[in-house]
Amino acid sequence: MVTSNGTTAGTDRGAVALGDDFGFALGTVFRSYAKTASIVLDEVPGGPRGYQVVSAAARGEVESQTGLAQQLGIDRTVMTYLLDDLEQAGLVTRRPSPTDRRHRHIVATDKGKRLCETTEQRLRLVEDCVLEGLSAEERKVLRDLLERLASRAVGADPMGDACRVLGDLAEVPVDSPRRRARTRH
Amino acid sequence: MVTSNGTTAGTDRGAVALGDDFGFALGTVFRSYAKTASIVLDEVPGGPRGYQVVSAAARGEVESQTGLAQQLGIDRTVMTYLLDDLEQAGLVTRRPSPTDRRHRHIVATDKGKRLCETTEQRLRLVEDCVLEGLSAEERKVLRDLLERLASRAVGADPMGDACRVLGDLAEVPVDSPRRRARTRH
DNA sequence: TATTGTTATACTCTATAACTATA
DNA sequence: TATAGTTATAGAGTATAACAATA
Repeated sequence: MVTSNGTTAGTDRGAVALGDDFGFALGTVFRSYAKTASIVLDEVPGGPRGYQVVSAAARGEVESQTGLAQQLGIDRTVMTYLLDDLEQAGLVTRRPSPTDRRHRHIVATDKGKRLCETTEQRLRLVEDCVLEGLSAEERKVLRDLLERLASRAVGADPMGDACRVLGDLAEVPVDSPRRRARTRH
Repeated sequence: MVTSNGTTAGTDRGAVALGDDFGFALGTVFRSYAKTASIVLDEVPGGPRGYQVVSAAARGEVESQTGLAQQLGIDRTVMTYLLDDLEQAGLVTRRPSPTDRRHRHIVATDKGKRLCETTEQRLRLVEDCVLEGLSAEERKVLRDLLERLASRAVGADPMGDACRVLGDLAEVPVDSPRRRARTRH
């Protein structure tokens, strides 16, 4: 990639030299992975989340739509659209729970299970591509650290964290600027 | 957080047990950080990207809007809206380049520089919160690994990676399902 | 003609709330 | 009354293309 000033991005004084910005590094790596993975996941109805739903269904652990939505961190109304597409594609089926007819069990079809297997393999290739600059040992360490953080994040109450941070934040107040609403459109 | 089946998420067989899904862990950590950071960044016009623009301007490295947009990975049309808001908030100013009047230099005002400093401090608290489960040494390792990957991602050509992966992907083809367009709305 | 920045349009995604059916 | 799922609406965000100014 050659930038407007003719230098190669990445060697160009650190590419805007975002210093030790942890958030920027995390976001960049995430977008890098997401963009490459989209090559694989665009084939799945609903994209990344569609795959996660089918994957969970293939493990046979889905007792209700809302429960799955919470665990995947998406809205229950979005889950409805997602399942409509996945069901129409023949990847999962909705079955009313025999004990509580308000709930729907989500089960993966054979086609859905096959899709999961191949997608899993293909995602491993994507992962290898994104982690290419790291040694085998470093990849293992990174995976381990991320998974530990992720499991904490799932279990944590986001609002609890928010409040805790807000407490510390009182020590570092902003001047005044409020977020401006977008006026144009 | 208590799930529908009464167990605590995170200890619940791994919360849908997404196995060794690197992408899911990465996405979860990223969303966790983004959500907590929004407490700080909602105060900045344009949110996270607005902050990144002001931050780059405060370092005095911005020769043109398009160049900055490319380095931050956003669209040049979005940059226009972003700068409109930031300029109206008095955080940056646009100055025509003396050598090429098509370009606009972006420079941070004193107010913009102050905002950057305080925001930087507050983001460090957010980072501490998200990385709470890790030791000091582990945090250092994680930061290092992510920054190495990020610098590669910035320098890499996304389409080049895409093609390389697609080559490997030919060995693991999908059955048939194509992405379905959303029919309802 | 190519490029920087701006503007206008349409499209996608998301959040919110109202509705039904079951409990 | 409370909950699971669905549907409808409006809003925010994004991508695309067309445009004016400059090189």
